[in-house]
Amino acid sequence: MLSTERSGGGRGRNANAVDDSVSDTPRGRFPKTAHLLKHSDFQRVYKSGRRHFSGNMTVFYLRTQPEVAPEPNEAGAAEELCAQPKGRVRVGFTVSKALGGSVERNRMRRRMREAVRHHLLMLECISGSVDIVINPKKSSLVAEFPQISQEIERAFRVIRQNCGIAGKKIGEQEARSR
RNA sequence: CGUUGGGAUCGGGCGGUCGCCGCCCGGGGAGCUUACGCCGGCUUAGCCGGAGAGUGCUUUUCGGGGGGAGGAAAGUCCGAACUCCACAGAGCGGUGUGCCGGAUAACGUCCGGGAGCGGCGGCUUUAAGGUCGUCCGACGGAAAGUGCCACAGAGAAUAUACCGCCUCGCGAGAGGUAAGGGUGAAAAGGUGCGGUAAGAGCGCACCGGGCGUUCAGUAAUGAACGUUGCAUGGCAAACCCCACACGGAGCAAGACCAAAUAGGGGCGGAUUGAGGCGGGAUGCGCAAGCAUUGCGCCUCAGCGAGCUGGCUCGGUUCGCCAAACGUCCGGGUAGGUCGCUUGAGCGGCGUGGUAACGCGUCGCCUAGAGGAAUGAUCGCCACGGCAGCAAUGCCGUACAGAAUUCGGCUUACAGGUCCCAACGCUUC
RNA sequence: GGCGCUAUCGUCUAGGGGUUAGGACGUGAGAUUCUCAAUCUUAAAACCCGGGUUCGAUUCCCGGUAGCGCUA
Repeated sequence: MLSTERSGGGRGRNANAVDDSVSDTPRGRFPKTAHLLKHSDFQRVYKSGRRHFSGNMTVFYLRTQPEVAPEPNEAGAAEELCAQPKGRVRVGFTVSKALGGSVERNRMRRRMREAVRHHLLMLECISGSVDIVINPKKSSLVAEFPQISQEIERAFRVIRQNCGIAGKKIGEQEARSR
């Protein structure tokens, strides 16, 4: 676990440390195209995804291979279509009405989104695309922001580990077949 | 200055770092298309072909500018705008509103006025009551009708007589009463004096009511005068009556584009053209008529017996049906675009009106998302509480998040500011 | 987002202005039985909250709260 952390995220953490010394909050982008938007995507993640439990949230994630299923009929544009979803990570939030009024729900979702934005660079190296759904719990409203950020970081590390192991296994199998 | 009540208004501020969603400007990339322009060819008013975004559309990225939750955005309780559906008119039914006048696009909202069946406080009075101030309210109708008024109580609705009182009578009892007691939420005008066997509007005075006239007022209503001794309660947020209003659904309304899959329809497949006659459909037109489309019959000309299957089998002729396939059209799902923010808009000034509000003029543009942006974090200041002599430290800063848009109502709310009224204290 | 409905013992329900709020299942106690079950007797246990109308409200009216349903 420590070795994977050092090998995989060492550069990113160094960059974060540099950013911390210069400015307060780390850089990171979380535009609309990285959001999970459609109801069917949410249902697919809930139905066939894996789960990771944490103190203030539950994280569902599902690895998808979009270059296998629909795209290969267009041979000319296959390059860009493969290049585009290669590192595509989409994250969605589900905050149900049972967690409070709209002000509290908005605050939970915004803090979660901010924490996801800070750590989204960790998942850049994953081949293929991952859909993630985060369900906050009611305790995340009063929790401190560094704790939430830490939990998100741990969840992302697990996701990266699982998906990375899968990729490694595929690579080993290919090497053995060769 | 303080307390209480009412009203209006604001709803923490500044900065650092990193972000999110629209809009505008500029640069780059990708995709689509070819109207103008370019190139080439030809049978040259033009046609055909090619490359390609310089002008186009979509998308993405970078840089800059500017904007980005509320007084209640909430509850969805009323009223409208807007959209679709339905619709000859009227009635019944249903729902809602309810003093009077006005404002308004409309309202159950607002403004002004009236009355009190209300609460509180002051004054007056023996009391009933009157009067003043303030607050308040879903304040039409109870001799149009129906219904209900439990228990208690003698009696609870065109009333009754338990204990009483008085008269007659030895008594049993009979009669007259409704002052007093008692029950109740409510007992049939109130107080006082007279009167009486005892009593009673039985008579009188005052108060309260009913009716009528006059005056004031747009009206609700009020005042004055006259008259009437005055049994006839409460509940209509019970049914109901009267007056007035209301078609239904709601932006997930609705409009447009439209993948994949399945399915529907037309034509070709399944021979061509011209003319005439007959009648049909659609569109335009008041009509006459015109245009388009396709059907039947006849005539003439042309092609020439056709590579699928079926109509019991085989041959010939004629005809019908169906399939593969091709092409066109329509409905429509996922998805996308519009509706979507310039509006009964906001502010200033003037003016009419007691006011709500109206009119005129000048200025301004003020969120527009769509699994849903408007933020996260840090520091300083402000305010409040606690600890502390102090410095300072810690904690807290409400209610709450646009979803088509307005006008209201209701509900929630830390704290700050201003105004008005009453009362109390101090000073002049 | 819009529209509509409901709220009664622990659960399912009846009642519809009047003072003991009824029933069934469940719970507790007792009886019966050697014991349990079944049966019988008995007890406790509720009108979502706040205002208003009324003499009186679980019921009628208004406003909140909670739950449920329909709608692309």
